[in-house]
Order: sequence, then C-alpha cells, then structure tokens
Amino acid sequence: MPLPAALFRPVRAGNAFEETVERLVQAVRLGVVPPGERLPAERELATRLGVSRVTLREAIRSLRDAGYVESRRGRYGGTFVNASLPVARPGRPVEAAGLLDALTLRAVLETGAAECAAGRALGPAERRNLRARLAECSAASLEDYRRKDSRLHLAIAEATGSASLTAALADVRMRVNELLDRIPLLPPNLAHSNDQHELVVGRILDGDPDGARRAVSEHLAGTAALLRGFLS
Amino acid sequence: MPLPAALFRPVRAGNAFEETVERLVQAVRLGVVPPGERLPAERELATRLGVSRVTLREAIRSLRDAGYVESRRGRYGGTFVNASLPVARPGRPVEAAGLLDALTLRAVLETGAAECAAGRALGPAERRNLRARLAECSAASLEDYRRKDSRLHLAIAEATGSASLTAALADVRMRVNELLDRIPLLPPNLAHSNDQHELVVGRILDGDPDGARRAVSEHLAGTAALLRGFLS
DNA sequence: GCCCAATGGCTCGCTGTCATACCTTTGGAG
DNA sequence: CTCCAAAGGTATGACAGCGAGCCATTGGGC
Repeated sequence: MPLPAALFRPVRAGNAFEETVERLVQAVRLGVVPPGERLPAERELATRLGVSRVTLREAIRSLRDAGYVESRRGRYGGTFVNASLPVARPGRPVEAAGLLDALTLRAVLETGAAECAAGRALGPAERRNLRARLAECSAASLEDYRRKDSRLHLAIAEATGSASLTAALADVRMRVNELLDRIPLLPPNLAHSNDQHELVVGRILDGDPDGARRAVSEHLAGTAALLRGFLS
Repeated sequence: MPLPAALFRPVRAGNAFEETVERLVQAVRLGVVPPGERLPAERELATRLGVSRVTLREAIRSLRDAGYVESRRGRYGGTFVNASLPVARPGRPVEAAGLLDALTLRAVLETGAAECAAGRALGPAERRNLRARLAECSAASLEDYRRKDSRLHLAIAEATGSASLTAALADVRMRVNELLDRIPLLPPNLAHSNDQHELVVGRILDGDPDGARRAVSEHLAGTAALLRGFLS
C-alpha cells in the first residue's frame, strides 16, 4: 500500500484571509446568523477566530463586496447579515471523487450525530431548539430552504454536545451545499424532505437512536441519489 | 439559543510551524510511516503539506530534536523514522468536556467508517491491507501496540475510500491516543482488543455493515469506559 | 574513477499577518 | 444637551512564512 495521501494533505486550506472568508460565509449560508442579525463585534470575532482584526476586516469587506453583509458604525452598530443574500455561484466543476468523498463523510457524520443525539438526555433548551428549527424549515420558502435545512441539520449535531462533531458536520455540509446549488430544488422534493425531517426529529426527541439513524440514512439517500444522478 | 461556538472556532490551530509538527508527529505516532521507513523528500512533502520548505525543515528539526527521526544527506538519503520512538509525554490535564467531545466524535467516525467499508466492494489490495494490519496488530508488543492499533483503525477508514473521513479519523485518533497515554495498557485488555479487531475486520471483509458497526461500537465502548473511569 | 542525480542544508528579499494604538461615528443615559 | 461607551475605520512597526536560488553531501551508474 502506498502512503495514504490523506495524512499528508495540506496543513492549511489557504491563507488566513481566505479561511476567514470561508468561515464567515459558512456562518451566513448555513443559517447560523440569519438575515437581519448581527455578527459578533470585530474585536470579539477576531479573538474567537484566532485571527488579527486587520485580517478579519479584510474578510468582512470581502463579504460586504459580495453582498452578504452591511456594516454600520457607532454604538449599536455592527456588521449585519443582509435580508436578501446573493445567489450561490457555482465554483469549479465537480469531480466524481470529491462528490463521493463528501457524501461518504456526510453520511457518516449525520447518521452518527442523529443516533448520538437520540441517545442523550436532551435538556429543555435543546428540545425547544430542535422543534423550532424543524418548524422554520417546514415553513421555509424555496429560496430560504437550503439555509433553514442546513440550520436544522446543524442543530441535530449541536444536540450531541460535541463541538468537534458539529464543526466537522458544518464543514462537510458546506461542501455538499456547494454541490446541491448546481441542481434544481423542486417543491415535491421539499415536501418529502420535510416529512423526513419530522420523522428524524421525532425519533431524536423520543430517544430512539436506531430509529433516528435509519430515518437520517433514508433522508440522505434521496439527496445522494439526486446528486449522483445530476452530477456524474 | 446562543450562537454555536463551534462555528466561530479558531480558523487555525496554531502557526504553520506548529501545525506541520503536529502533522508529522501524527504520521509517525499513528504508524503511517513505520520505524526505519523514510518520509517523503522535503521538496515533495512541503508541496503536499502546502507549506514552505523552510517551515517544513523547522518542523522536521523539531522532530529530530525530540528523537522521532534522523536525517541523512546525499542521494538515497532522507529523513527516517527512528527504530525506537520517544515515549509520549502527557500534555495539559484533561477536562471532562474535551474528553467527551473526542469520544463522541470518535465513536461516530469509527462506527460509520466500519459500516461504510463493509458496504463497499473492496479491492484485493484493500482486503490484503486490512488483513496485514490486523496481523501486525495481533503480533505487536505492548510498546508497539498503540501504533499498530491506530494503523489498523486507520486502514479501516481508508477502506471507505473517503480521504476526508480518513483525515478526520486520524485527527480524532491523535486526540484519543493522547488521552490513552495517561492510563496503563494491560495485556488482558490487549488480548480482548485483538479478539474484537478480528471480529471487526471479519465483518468488514464479509460485507456485513450492521455487524461491523456493532462490533466497532462494542470495541470502542471498552476503551471509552476505561478513559472515563481513569480520567474523571 | 568520474560524474551526476537526488537529497538535505542554507540565505535573501518580499509579502502577508499580527499586535497595538489611535480616530470617527453613533445613539442612549444622565 | 452633553457626554461617553461601543462599535467600525485607519495607521504603523515587527515578524513569520514564502518562493527561489544556491551549496554540500552521498552513493550508484557509466
């Protein structure tokens, strides 16, 4: 066997600026900071991201130029997510290897997260959060759907209590969303998706790990099949 | 719900030098490059790691000072992993949150990887690899066990064909190993572990996803219980 | 016996990133 | 009305990391 390339993969995905942009876009596109909401203040955000304020500001400027956010000065000012977000612009063409890679990791993380969340004693805040995200998702328009959907899936990961798991899932979700943006989103798929969400969240709240896992697995299988069909 | 801290986690874990050291130590301690073997040449490795040769060399020097590797000049020279590795030195004390976080992510990734690997049509090279790692692990001495064990688990991840999954598993494995280095490794545990490995690999080679998942789950449960007991 | 390709070892100037400090704007509290 | 706290905006000097190039060493091929 040759040396596994995975272990000698790049230490950093880009320079500090690029990675910071990536992270901020993630927060907006995954619905972590919804439209109208304010990002943390620059000084605090720079600290949390482990990056200098200068670099962070360059990244924010990049988002502003792209139409994601707007900044206001003065007390009670800040950087706010725009009500209408720019449409996702497809990046480089997809290679089959990357598609399979992302879908594999996604399946592992999401089914595992659901199972784990269902096996925990969730607090009332976590239960409320899950229900709220589920409701938002059901009520979402076509345009908002991807964001609300992402937010729900992320909430399930959060319910595991593992920050690393949540972070990993957010990363792979970004990759998958980038692929999903290339294929059409149809109302029937959306309705079906909502039914499955209902099932998944129900199983988690009922404390049924195996059921939650199966429900997620089925939910993802549909998307995976769609992607494979459209992109390869 | 407050903003999930996981999404605004640090963009980079350290400077380029530190992250490079981390990656190289990973390759050695997880048994990816076994003792006596040569690392890729500096120029190639620097490219693969996405880091300048200067930085890579500083990292290698750090490993040399720590006793992990030795470098030889000239054609057919290179940087070679030492036959006897330095003993792991415990880092900072463990906090319960980090322990749970690592164990959760680990369980999700490893059970998912095994299930996924068992569900694929493995090529002859992959099957041979799994068997070879299993044999190495069974034959390993107490001193070598952690490395051989890690290598086997990593081989299972590789069998999924997903580089991202393999990378994520390697990362979390390093975190878990750091914890395991604080508790004693006893021959009975080792024998039991080997039996479970046999079961896991068997299920994967037989193409039994559910069985593989259950076997891994059981295998990890033992370790997790040990860790929780000793460290909290 | 000589050569040379492949490797580690080293230096220099450029750019990105950082920490720090200070300026400007804004709106509520007093 | 005035003040000021909290936010974004700007400037500067130090340093880490980079690319590129060159040097030194070694062992096998010719």
